[in-house]
Amino acid sequence: MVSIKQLTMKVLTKNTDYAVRALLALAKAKGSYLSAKAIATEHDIPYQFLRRLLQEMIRHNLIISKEGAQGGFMIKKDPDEITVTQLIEIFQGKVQVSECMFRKQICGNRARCVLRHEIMRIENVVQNEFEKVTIGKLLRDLEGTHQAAPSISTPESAE
Amino acid sequence: MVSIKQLTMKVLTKNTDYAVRALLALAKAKGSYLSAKAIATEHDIPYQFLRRLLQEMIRHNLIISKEGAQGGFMIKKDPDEITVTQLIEIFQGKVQVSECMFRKQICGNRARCVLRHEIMRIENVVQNEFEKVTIGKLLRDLEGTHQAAPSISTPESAE
DNA sequence: TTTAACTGATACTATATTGGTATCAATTAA
DNA sequence: TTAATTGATACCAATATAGTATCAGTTAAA
Repeated sequence: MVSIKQLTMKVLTKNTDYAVRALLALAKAKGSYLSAKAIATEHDIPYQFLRRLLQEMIRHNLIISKEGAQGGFMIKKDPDEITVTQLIEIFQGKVQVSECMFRKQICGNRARCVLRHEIMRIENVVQNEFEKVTIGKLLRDLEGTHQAAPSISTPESAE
Repeated sequence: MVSIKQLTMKVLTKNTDYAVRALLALAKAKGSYLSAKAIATEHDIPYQFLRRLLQEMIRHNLIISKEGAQGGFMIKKDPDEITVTQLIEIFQGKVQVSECMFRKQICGNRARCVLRHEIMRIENVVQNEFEKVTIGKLLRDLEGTHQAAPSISTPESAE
C-alpha cells in the first residue's frame, strides 16, 4: 500500500486549536490573570506546548503577561477583533492554496492566467469564512447568550 | 526563534498539483496514450513520483493504462466530472477543518454544539468551492476558448 | 530573605507528512 | 530479441507537527 494520502486534510492544526481554546479561557476570565498551568490543566492542553503558543500571542499583542507568583496571562485585544484567520496566520502561516500551481509549466506561456485567478478566488473565500469567526463570537456561542457584540455590528472588522 | 509556523498553509499539496497537471495533459491528448515519461518531461513533474500518482488515478477510475512499448495513460472519466475536490480527497484525504476542536473540553458539557456547526459550515464552503473547479473547466480556461461544457451548464464559472 | 509559583527563552526529541528515488518483474510494439 | 513501458513496492530525505525539558529571571507571600 502506497500511503500518499492521509485520513484527512487538516485545515486547523493543534497550534490553532489550542490557541483558540486558550483565548476563549482568557476572554472568559477577562480582567484577571490566568496561569499557563491553570489553562493547560483545565483545557487539556500540553503545558509546555501551550506556553509557546502564549508567548507567540504576546508577540502579536493579543494577550499580556505578568511574571512571578500569582502571575499569568490576560487578554489584551478585544475578543471581537480576534479572528480565526488571524490565529491561522500566526500559527500556520498565510492561507495559500498552492505555492506554485499553474505558475510554472502551465502559465509559463500565458501572460494572464485564468487558473491563478480561480485559485486566488478560493483562497479569499476560505479566508473570509474564517474571518467571520471571532473569539468573541465563539465565546458568546459557547455561553449560549447569542447576543450581538457590544460595539461592532459587522463581523469583518478591521485590524 | 521558535518555528511554530511555516510560511504558508498549503491547501493543495504537490500530489494534487501534479495530478491536476497530468490530468490536464491527458484530457488534452484525449483518445491517445501519453507515457508517464512524456508527461513528466513536458510538465516538469518528477518521473517516479508521477507514476505513483497515475497508478492511484487508475485505481480511482479517472484514467486507464496500456502496458508495454508505446503504452501509456489515457483519460477515462469525463474531464467535466473530475473535480478538484475529488483529487484532494484522493491525494490528501477528506477536507476537515479540525479533527477534535471543540469536541473535547469545550463541547463536552453541551449536547448541541453551535461551534461544531460553525466549523462544519466552513468545511462545506471550502469543499463546494473546489467542486466548482473541474478538469474540464480548467482545460477550457487554459486553452482560452471559454466555451461552456457540452452537457453541463456551470452558472458560477462566468466571472 | 527565602521560597515557591510563575513567565521568558530556547534547546531538544519523536513522529507524521510530504516530496522524491530506486528497483525489479511483467508486458508489448517493433 | 530488445527496448519502451507499466505494475508494484521498498526506500530515503526534508520538513512539519506535536510535545518535552531546562534554566534563568521575576514576584508574591510566608
